Amino acid sequence: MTILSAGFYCREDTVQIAKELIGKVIITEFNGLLTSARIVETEAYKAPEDKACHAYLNRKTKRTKTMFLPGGVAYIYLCYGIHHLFNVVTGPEGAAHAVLIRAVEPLAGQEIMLRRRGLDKLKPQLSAGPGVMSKALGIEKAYDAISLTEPKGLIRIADAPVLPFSEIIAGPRVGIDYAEECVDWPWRFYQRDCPWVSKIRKKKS
DNA sequence: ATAATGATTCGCT
DNA sequence: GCGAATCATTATG
Repeated sequence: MTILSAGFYCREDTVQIAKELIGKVIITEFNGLLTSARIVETEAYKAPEDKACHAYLNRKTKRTKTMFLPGGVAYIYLCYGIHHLFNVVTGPEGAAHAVLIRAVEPLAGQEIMLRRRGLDKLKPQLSAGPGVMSKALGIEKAYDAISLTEPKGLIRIADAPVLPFSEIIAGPRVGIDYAEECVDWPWRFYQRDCPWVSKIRKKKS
C-alpha cells in the first residue's frame, strides 16, 4: 500500500487532482484506532480566482493560511460551528489550492466509525457528507496543517488505480450559493452509482 | 421545514 | 478591541 507523496499534491492543476483523488483511500490512526475509507466525492477550491474559496483573492488569514502551504497537508476547519470539514491542500507553496473531501465509503474499522457516529448499522448516513465523514474518521480541526505524506502520520492517503473516465461524474459544487458566477463551475466530482455519495441538497425556496 | 451552533471575518472605533 | 453577520451542514419532527 503506497502512500501518496508530495509530488501528487504539489501539481498546479487542482481540478485534475480532485478528479484523481476519487477512489483513493484515507487512513486515520488516532490513539491506536485505525480506520480507512475510500474517497467517492471531492470538490476543488482554487484561489485567487475562485470566489467560493476561503482564500479568494489570496486573502491570507489565520484560518486560510494553511491553504498556502505546499500540497500534501490537511486543511481542517469548522463549519456552521458544528462540523469539521476535511480538505487536502494542493499546489506549490504560496498557491491557496485545496480539495474538499465530501464523502467516503468505509473500509477498515467500521465498528469504530459507527461508534463515533452513534449508529449501530452500516448505512450511507455514516459517512456520506463532509461533516459526518470527518466525524466517522475522527478528524477534528486540531489536526489542521498536519502532513498527509508521512507513512506513520495520523492521517494519510493511499494510492489506488484511477477510476475509468466513465465512472466519474462532474457537477457544480454544493452549498456555495454566495459565490455568484462561480456556482456553476463543474468542480465537484463523484463516483457514478455509488450509494456513499452525499445527496444533493435542495436549495432554499 | 428549520433549529442548532461557534469560529471567523468585517466594519467600525 | 468589539459586536454582528455569515456559513463548503446535519438531525429531527
